[in-house]
Amino acid sequence: METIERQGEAEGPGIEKRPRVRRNVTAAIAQDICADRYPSGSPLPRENDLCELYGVSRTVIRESLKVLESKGLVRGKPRVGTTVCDKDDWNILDADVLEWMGPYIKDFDLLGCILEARRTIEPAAAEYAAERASAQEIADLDNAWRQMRDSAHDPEGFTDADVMFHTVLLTASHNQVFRRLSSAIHAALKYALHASNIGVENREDAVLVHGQLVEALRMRDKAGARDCANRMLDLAVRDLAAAEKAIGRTK
Amino acid sequence: METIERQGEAEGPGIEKRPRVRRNVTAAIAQDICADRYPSGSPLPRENDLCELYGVSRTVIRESLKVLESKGLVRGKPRVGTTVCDKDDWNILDADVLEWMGPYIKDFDLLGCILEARRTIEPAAAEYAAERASAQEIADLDNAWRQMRDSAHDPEGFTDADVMFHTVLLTASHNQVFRRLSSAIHAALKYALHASNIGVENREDAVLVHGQLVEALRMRDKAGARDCANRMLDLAVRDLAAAEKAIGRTK
DNA sequence: ACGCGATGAAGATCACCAAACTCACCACCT
DNA sequence: AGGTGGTGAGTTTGGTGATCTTCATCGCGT
Repeated sequence: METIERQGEAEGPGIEKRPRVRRNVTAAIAQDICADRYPSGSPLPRENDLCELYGVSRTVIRESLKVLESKGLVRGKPRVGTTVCDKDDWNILDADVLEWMGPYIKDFDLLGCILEARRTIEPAAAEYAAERASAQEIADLDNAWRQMRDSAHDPEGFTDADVMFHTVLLTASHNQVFRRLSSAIHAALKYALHASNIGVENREDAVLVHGQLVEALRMRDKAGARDCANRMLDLAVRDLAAAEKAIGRTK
Repeated sequence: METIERQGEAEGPGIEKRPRVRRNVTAAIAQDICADRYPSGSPLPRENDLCELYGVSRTVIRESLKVLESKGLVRGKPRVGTTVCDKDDWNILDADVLEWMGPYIKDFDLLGCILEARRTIEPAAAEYAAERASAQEIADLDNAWRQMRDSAHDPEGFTDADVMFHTVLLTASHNQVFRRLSSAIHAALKYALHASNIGVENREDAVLVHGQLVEALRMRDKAGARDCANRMLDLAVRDLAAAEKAIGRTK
């Protein structure tokens, strides 16, 4: 139950460090909610109890609750308490929320939804990027692609580069709505692909298509860019299926 | 400058009401930021000064700043102060942020971006809805449509019904990512169409197409639903163009 | 059965303490 | 003598705890 790890927690004498506690507390409560320790729809403990549970003062608890409330995770009603909202109301496009969901992301069909959304959005974004990407953005894309290519045997680096690639792509679409979705894609890639270590050959396919997309953007080839994005997503579908099968096996 | 209106502000004697102050303060600061009173990239006043400016205690200011920070509007660094983030970092898919931007929404190309996003997303959402909408959702859609039809001469009610229609449509797509975008569409419709009172004949066109979409969903006709959504968006493009021309004229 | 007060929990304020970043000043080295 | 670097005071946010207010809820009394 004691989820928060305060580094200077030592009751004893010594240095009594007390650093940046609020961020941690907010994340701790959020993660406890995501882990269903506080089930959706039921009330959180009283603020005073939360103080003891997480070992911080009420002010910190309240600031944390305000943040969580602002992201739709909980709803505080005056004088009756704070209740966990239904998952449908969570602001799942918020980067922090996705971060907090972390490993639990697969417990709520999010990965499928995000992939579905990508299937509609990324081809369009690629098309827009083909006509609007700046030289700098294309260069960034190219760098990300090179990093993907060069870290074919480094899963960590590969995922990072992949995330970077898609983030830059959405940015290059010069559409603020699309750009904002990069956090969702970030989370999806991080916790889907990374969870199921996809094979090297899959990565080689991905590198190929990503490279073709960069080339299409350079040529300002809208149709080509859309096509590459679609093929990229075909691979992503395959990877997600593999990941789910892997998870099913381990479970 | 004094943007916040506290109903019980009276310095004098009397009742000294002090109700639900934080929500208002958060909104007030946010709106001041949106109005460029605190320009992007520059520091906010010190917390103690903000207390005086908005007439509340420091605790309230701090909770407000935490919320704003959690939505990417500002970034507070220890010992140096709170600075307004670049607009690119704002979480513009957050319902509160859109609400706070309110009328200023047009000052940052958001309306065009949102429409662009709708053009790619809503047809897909309609298609998914055609295969996944529940009977209840189709009924809700039908209700919203009836309300649109019956309030052809009531701009307020028409917009509300229109917003409701699109919200339910996205919900019926049963894709959580799409569903979350309804707040953006909500804001766009509210502040674009409402700002420029579109003519009755435009509304009649819209009612027609919306009705056809409901019918297509009832028939589980994916292609038809997609087609209707596209035609709906053609109308939306026309309306936004009209709105922008109207704004250009008044400006 | 109805209302009225006791209770308790959140909303808000205040007064502090702690920590860390800034800046200026001063000493020391070249 | 001038520049560099360390140190210390001051400022500003982070965090705590006590206190007051407001009001939803429950139980008691009429």
